[in-house]
Amino acid sequence: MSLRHALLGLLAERPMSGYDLTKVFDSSLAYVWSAKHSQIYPELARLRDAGLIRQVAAGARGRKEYAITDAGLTEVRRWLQETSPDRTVRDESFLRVFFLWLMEPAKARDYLRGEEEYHRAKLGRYEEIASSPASEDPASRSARITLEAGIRHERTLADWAAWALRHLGGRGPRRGVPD
Amino acid sequence: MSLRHALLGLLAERPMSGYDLTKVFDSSLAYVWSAKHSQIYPELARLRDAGLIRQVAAGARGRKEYAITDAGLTEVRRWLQETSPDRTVRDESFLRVFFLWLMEPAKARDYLRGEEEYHRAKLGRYEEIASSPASEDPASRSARITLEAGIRHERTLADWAAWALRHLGGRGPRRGVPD
DNA sequence: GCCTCCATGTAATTGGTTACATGATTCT
DNA sequence: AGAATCATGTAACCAATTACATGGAGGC
Repeated sequence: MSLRHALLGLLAERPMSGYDLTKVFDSSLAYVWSAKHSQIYPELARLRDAGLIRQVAAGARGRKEYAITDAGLTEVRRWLQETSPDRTVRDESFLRVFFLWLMEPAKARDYLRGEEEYHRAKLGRYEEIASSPASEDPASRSARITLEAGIRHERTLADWAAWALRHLGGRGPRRGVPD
Repeated sequence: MSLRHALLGLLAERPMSGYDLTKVFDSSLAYVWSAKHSQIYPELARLRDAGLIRQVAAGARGRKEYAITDAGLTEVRRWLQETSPDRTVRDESFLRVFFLWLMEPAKARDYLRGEEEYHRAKLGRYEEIASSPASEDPASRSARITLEAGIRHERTLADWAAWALRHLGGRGPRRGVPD
């Protein structure tokens, strides 16, 4: 149940509303975790009932701001330090690579070209974020380390897709071209 | 609903039982997709009812072997060629990196050391598989391309974890050490 | 007045995990 | 005889998506 801890971790940085949290999952955290507002609101209510967060402000249009409590901080730290990450993988883009041989050769090449383009574009966006001025608070430093993983990941996969295209060859495998 | 297409793709290679498929998800496909037998058996029944696979043999202990039908092959090809991969990411190990600042510094370093070790070990296992003799049929070639992504991915993340440790510093950030 | 964004929630359904349940075959 | 592995299935529960539902505030 990582959504719970994702919410606690985000609220450890600063108080936010469900709406704010939804935007975080849609933007900066999208590379790492995803959640919709319909999952976030009920989970916030449960965290509040469990005493791990509490409402600290009310705004226009029924806006409710939540802050983490001491119990919540203890709980997110316990999770971080005493449990191991769930490594379950479900990556549809790789599943498709596994089945590349089922595609018409031209479609397979299209797919890999699309993958390279996708990862190259994402790499560009991440590099842009990395090159823009950032604060030096601990949370921002952690975010920068996570972003670095993203940058290296996208670069690796873009390069891999280019390699796979060469490996597949234009019309049948080519030889004498270095990896 | 990618499990459905994962099963069709695997059965496109050769007829298998639910038990066989469960083992594939536990071994060679584990890097790419995961599923338990309790999800696989009902899904096979649905695919059979939909005419996308059919039972081609019965063995000891109620074993049932399924093969893909023409309709099934058409469906998996349609999925591969006419739909785009779902890019939703949910990676708990990166979520924890995002919250690294919440950990005691020593625990944070432990975590990154663990990550490096984990990815280095996985890299070793993948490289071993890659260096062992493989067949040259189309499905094996696709599997090799997928494995190459895995190798590069693990190497990248192991190197990243090492970088992150240096970036964090032993006791406070060190300077003058190149990235 | 209308559009966009802000803001919260619930309901129905699907996808996935854990636990329950059973039994045959093979190896030692 | 006992253990490990083969083999299939269902039920209860949890996690996540899609769709439904409502309405206020601010800009133009």
